[in-house]
Amino acid sequence: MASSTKAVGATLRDIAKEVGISVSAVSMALRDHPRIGPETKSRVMTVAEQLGYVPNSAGRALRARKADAVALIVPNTSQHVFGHTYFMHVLTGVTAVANDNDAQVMISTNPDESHGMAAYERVMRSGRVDGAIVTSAAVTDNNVERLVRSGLPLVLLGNFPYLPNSISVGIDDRAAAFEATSHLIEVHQRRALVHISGPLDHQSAIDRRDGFFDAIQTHDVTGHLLLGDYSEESGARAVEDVTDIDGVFAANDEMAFGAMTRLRERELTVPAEISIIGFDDFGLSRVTTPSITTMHVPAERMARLATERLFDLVSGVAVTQADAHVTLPVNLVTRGSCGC
Amino acid sequence: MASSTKAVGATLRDIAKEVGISVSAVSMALRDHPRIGPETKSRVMTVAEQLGYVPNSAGRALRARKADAVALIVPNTSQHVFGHTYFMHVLTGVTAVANDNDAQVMISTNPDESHGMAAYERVMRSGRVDGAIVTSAAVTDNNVERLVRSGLPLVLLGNFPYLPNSISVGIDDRAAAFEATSHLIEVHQRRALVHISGPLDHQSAIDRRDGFFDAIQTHDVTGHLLLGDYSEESGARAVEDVTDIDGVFAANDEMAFGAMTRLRERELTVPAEISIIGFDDFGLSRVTTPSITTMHVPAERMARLATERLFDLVSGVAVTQADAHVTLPVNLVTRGSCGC
DNA sequence: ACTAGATGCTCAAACGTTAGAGCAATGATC
DNA sequence: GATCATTGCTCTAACGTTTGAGCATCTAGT
Repeated sequence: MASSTKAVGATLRDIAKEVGISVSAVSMALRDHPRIGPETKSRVMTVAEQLGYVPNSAGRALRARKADAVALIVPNTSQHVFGHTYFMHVLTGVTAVANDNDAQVMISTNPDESHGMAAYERVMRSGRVDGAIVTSAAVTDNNVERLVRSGLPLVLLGNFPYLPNSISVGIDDRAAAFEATSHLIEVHQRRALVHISGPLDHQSAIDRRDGFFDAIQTHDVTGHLLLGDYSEESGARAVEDVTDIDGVFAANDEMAFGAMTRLRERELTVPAEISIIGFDDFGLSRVTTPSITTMHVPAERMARLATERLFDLVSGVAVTQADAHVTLPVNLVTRGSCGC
Repeated sequence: MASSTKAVGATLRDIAKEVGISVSAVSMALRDHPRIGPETKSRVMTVAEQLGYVPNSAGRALRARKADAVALIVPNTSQHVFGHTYFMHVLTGVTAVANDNDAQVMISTNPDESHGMAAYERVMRSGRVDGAIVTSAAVTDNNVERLVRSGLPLVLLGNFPYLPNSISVGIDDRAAAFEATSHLIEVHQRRALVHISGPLDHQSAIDRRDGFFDAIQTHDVTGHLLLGDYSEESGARAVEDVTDIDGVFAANDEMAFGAMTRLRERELTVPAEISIIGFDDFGLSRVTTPSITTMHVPAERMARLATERLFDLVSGVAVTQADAHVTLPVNLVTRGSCGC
């Protein structure tokens, strides 16, 4: 005998029967409608409590055309691209704000590569959620554009300059990269730099690379590009054969760590001979030896803001062009790997 | 002008009107019912495609009494207790299996301390999800017991010996701790050990402590208990004033790292003078210097298994007493911190 | 030609909730 | 004592989907 404890509990009708009034009266009583007598209200409350009544959200959603839930969409591509930790910070922020708004959070990862964003659009159109947060996807991913155009409440996490009509929350990657690189040059007198980039079909990787070269040009030092993919392994590989450098700026901490490890295997000392700076500060950079100087990205705060904006959107608050794109400040966290 | 693109799309009725048949016929056509003509079916498909029809899940859930979604419940207490990384592994496993079952995943964190498990029970009873995975909660948290007793489909992640009627997926923490401790004694000849425990209102912390003392007794060496709370800081604090030891077994990697860092600040060398072993292997232990020998916990696989069992439960597959509690094997990953 | 069965659809009802219209009482006002 | 507002509830319909029963129409078998 496997089953069927009628797990789903009491309904309004059960309460109505018990109290001896109509279903609508019960509904109104529970919502504290002024036209229901105090006597009745308290009886309804009592019985509801006894029966362990919990409103059925399908019924409610159907009637109200509102799900009281938001989706956190994670393009599968970025699941590889971003480390686990980034996502945790995002999740923490999203759930916190969702809780404040009495809403649930759905995690929407891609079932398989071929479906692309279609799966997400289905989730959104199904009425299961009222809106969604999309974490940075590849610039080549035109599904994001489709989602934006669909007009469903949507907030993007990251920068999408090619989607001006979207709502987004991000940081100024280019300026941040400029600052990090300048730190190597100005504070540590480094003159022969390399940048280990992320995958260049991601906006963050593009911007960080551009910021690096901005700094190279501004300070008139030498700088070269090494291609990475945000993975530790790619950071290590990038510096495999590199010679005559005294500074590395990696587009994230994983690659900085990979590079640092490999350089030390090659008997090059960090930070004595080579200064290294990473990006993100999602956890890794603090625990390595030496610890990694990095550009701190306030991921949780970005997520909170994005989610707050999403709830604004859902409740119909107008968003002006001016505040469609929010940029949060970042700050350089100096640690051992640069020589500070 | 803020709003109202009638974001929620076409319904069965729209298709019915367009094709010129009844709503039920459309529904049947879309579900490929044999009693609907091929001609009609293809017309329905075409129009559905054109209109971008997506079934409304509230309507469906209401009718089918099934949400096609599962919840991942994270007691807020354990959000502090477990590092971010553990949760990521779990989430990866859960979403993968949920995707395979065409189900969505809801993240349910606790809105505030006072509500306790009531919030989760609400989520489950609301019909929003068909079942839930609960990650290890404190043994003192009787809300878990309530949830188990409620009879709703539920799989616990971790060990709950005091809830024999539950379904759970875990590891043998005690045996694993015994093995880790024995490694310090047998392989590295350590004779004066300490155990930095997790918070002892968590079953995993209790079992790991017990396994430690099992090994101490079996091998007849000295062993002392230092209380921690699974945080890096607590690991550091634990070994602040400790003297005359040559081995540390920490109940997780964060504490092992904290302890290692503090011991080295105290000019004690790891692993030359003191061997350290941690627990979990969720990421941290691999990247420190020295890297930390640890007991690898297959969190993602546990999560997958738990979720698969949950879907069994939801679909009414009977679970016998014999396979109610699954225990997965763990393995010691030897790294630098023990001297290997 | 008449019945039996297959085929292709329509109809009604149900899932649980809620908002608005409606309808009896009661109490107040002139 | 008729009028009117207030109070406290009931009734109806609707959200979108699905399913079993029902009802024509056509085909095949006698």
